[in-house]
Amino acid sequence: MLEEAAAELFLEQGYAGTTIEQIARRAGVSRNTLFNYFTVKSDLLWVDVDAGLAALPRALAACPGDLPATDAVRQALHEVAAGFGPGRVPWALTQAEMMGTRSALEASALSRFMDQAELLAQFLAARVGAQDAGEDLARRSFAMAVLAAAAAAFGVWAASGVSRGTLAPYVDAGIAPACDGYRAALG
Amino acid sequence: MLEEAAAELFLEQGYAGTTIEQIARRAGVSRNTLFNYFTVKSDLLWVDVDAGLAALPRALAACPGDLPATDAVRQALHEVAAGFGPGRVPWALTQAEMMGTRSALEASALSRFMDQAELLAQFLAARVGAQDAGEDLARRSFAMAVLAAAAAAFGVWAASGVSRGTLAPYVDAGIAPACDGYRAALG
DNA sequence: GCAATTGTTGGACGCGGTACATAAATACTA
DNA sequence: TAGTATTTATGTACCGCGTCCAACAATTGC
Repeated sequence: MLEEAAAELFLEQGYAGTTIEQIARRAGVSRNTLFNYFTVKSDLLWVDVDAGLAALPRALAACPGDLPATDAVRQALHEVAAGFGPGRVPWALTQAEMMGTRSALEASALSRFMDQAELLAQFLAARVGAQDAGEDLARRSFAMAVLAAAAAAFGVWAASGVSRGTLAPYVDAGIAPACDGYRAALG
Repeated sequence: MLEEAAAELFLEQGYAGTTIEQIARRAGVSRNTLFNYFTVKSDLLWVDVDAGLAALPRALAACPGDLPATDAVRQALHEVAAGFGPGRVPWALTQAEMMGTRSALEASALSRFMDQAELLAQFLAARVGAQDAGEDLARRSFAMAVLAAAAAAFGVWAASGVSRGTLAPYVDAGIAPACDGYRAALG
């Protein structure tokens, strides 16, 4: 209910023009109760995305061990992207201009990005054993690069309007060159 | 003076524990005057980095036109990285744990990242003429991937302690695989 | 039935950020 | 030099987010 109330109000009044108290009132609860479920206002924008992102650890763990690390990541991200069907497009991203959520999204996105990057880096560290400094740089660079490419693909997909199909092909096309490029460095 | 006062207070009390009024008082000005020079508190953390990042447009424009677009970006980022010598390490990043600036940095970093990504994407669009949707995805993916890799290298470099040398080799090693990987897609 | 735990609410507070009006300082002009 | 215009600094008030704490309701478990 809180999420629905927030989506409605953000569409009516914009993100900055909507106060937390208004959302709580429309949802029929108290302001403090809202803070019990969403510690910050911007969390309301991320429920859908966060739910989809939660699939990453399992997707990584399910990857066959004989695959090169970069291709395992590629496959895992493909699986995560498959969770975002054409009927499940986060409204906070597609309606970003309508709601004026861009700055709020930018302010809250990087912490999520870094969480996923940390997951990837640990996954890579477990697969690519070498622990010297150069390997660490390669792992972190690849982790962040491939996630950034996936995020870019996400953005292009979200901006494609109603004609967009599934997310997975976008993400795969966006990250494939990165996986290819870093394969040698992480071999 | 404002920057110095902020750096001192952040080290003494942490970022969250320091109010804007305290910074202004130590600098000998009013709270409103501080807001005249730094529109948000986190801008105080970014003066050094922003100054270094300002070199990117010029570095891109100065790249020889016969270079592949990916290598032009690589060269431009190398030049930007060269602006961060071992004597010019942004205190907000190296002392991040000491000051507790991590969440604040994460909240304010992405807008800067997207600004640079937009610069890169426009640069690529000018060099790689094709305007179909696939090309757009490739350009945006590469722009964000290479910047993310550079940011990762920046982080590894900043975390290397006093033994770190210059930033440029870190960045170059971090982004080289990305440039190689996307070269064909942006040929 | 009661106790303990959990969820909900109200009230108060601090701080960041904005808006606006005013005063000081500087620059330009005669 | 005097006076005017234009920044720049300051004071005041305000709003909203986020936190803390204490009181209250509801649920679970015995």
